[in-house]
Amino acid sequence: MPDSLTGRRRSVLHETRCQTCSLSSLCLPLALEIQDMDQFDAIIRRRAPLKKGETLFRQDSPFTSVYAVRSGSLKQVTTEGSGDDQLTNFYLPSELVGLDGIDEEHYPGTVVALETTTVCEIPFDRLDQLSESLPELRGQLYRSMSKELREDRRMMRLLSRKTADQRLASFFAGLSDRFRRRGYSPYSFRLSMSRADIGNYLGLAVETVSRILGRFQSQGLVEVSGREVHILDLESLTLVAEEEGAK
Amino acid sequence: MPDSLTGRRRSVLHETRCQTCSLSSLCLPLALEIQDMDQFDAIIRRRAPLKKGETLFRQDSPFTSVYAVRSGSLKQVTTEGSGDDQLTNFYLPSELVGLDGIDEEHYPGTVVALETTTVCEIPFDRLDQLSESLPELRGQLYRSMSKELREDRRMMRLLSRKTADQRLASFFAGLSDRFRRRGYSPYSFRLSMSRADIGNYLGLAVETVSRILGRFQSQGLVEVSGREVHILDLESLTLVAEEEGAK
DNA sequence: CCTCCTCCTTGATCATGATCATGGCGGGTA
DNA sequence: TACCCGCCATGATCATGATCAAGGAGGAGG
Repeated sequence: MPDSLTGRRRSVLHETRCQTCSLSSLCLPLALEIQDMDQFDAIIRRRAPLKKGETLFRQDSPFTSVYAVRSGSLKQVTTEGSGDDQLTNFYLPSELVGLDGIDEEHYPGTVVALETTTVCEIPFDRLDQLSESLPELRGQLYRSMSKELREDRRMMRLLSRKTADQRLASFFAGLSDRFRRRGYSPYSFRLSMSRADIGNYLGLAVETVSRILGRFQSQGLVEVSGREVHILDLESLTLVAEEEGAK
Repeated sequence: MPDSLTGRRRSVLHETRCQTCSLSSLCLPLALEIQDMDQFDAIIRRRAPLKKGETLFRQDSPFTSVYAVRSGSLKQVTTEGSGDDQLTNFYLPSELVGLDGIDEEHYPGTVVALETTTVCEIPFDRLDQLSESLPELRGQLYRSMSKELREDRRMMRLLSRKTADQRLASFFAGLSDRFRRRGYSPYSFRLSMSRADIGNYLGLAVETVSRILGRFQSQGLVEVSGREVHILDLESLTLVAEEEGAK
């Protein structure tokens, strides 16, 4: 009976509100008062969950909304010329997707779910309007974009100055930290992305990712089995990530 | 007579307004009506010109303002750990400096003038307030940040997938385009940055920059003498910049 | 004018990580 | 169970660009 299923799912979707959302302390409405949050809540559109591999939006499709990740994870891929993809970002719960499409008619990349993923759609014209009357919301939006800018700069530094070892160590330390902030274990988690995705993101060949992960394991830094990751020595890992040209 | 000099300079500074600024079609107040531009103009603080090598602000100093470049050029440098700098951006007239400091107490990098440079200081709290009543201004601010995000992603792609040749070709083609948009010749210009700056920005050693520039010259793509650049074959240069793994 | 210093160029060697090639593992399906 | 296919691991070779080394050119200041 697909109808009842649909019915049930819809009601589930409708009952989710920013007020009851466990992410509200990280997400866009972060700084809003209860009554303001209602206004914000009203412009949000919940979407049916995306299954693994499904597309949230495609590169070059018209920009209309930004999205906040509720659960799951996504990757953003930009294709230029023919066949040469660049994975520019992974998105975890509470993060905003699509901010880089604001100034153009179109999204600059395709965003794909790495696992079952739910997002809140926020039509950008409504968001902009609302940001006029809600200074806190506006500030939060400026901050989100600014933060993404800073993270991009960190990524540039990683890509232009770090060795393969440092890149992978940074990547795992970074993931660990992001999980921690979201209330998950910073030491045990499951990767939602493939080795190929990681390599593409970090500017490394798959083989290199594999090899270095193997080495990290034999050095007792992590324990990796497929996509299950246990971080055994976060401190040393962080050290590897930061080490100055130090051989 | 320092007084008269100061007096004269100040009056020069005061007479520059957004309305009479040749950059107004590119700069932040782009979309504003005359009367709105007056409001915007009122919050701007003109600054005495920076001389080559002078610092606009330092990394970790408190974030207060963003800056619009009026003339000249600057570089942003981020230092992490000890001694390992990363040049994250060059700024040309009409571009906004400091947007990546909004969400933190401090600027994430030091910004230094590459030549004599004038900027307009825009206190961010005033800008935010004004963006409440001027939707056009707000939109322009969102767009500026979004654009910078997109450019960062392009840069990541460059750093993670392009060869040294492609990076330099991209860099020169990009500069050419930025000069064109600002009404300067896209074929003849003077670099305000050193080879070392270029290398640092592109993730290449100085020696590599030198060598490849030499090769481009012998291939008839450009003519370079010190910091004077003539682009002889922009089309081929663009081709080199884009070529797909094409050997 | 000479000197010093910074910036740039060019050559020789080396190392990191890409590429090519192969094989294994694991999970889904008939 | 057997097969298939995507994903991952590992070995061997190679190429790109870093690093080391040396020298030149131009500009500022004595």
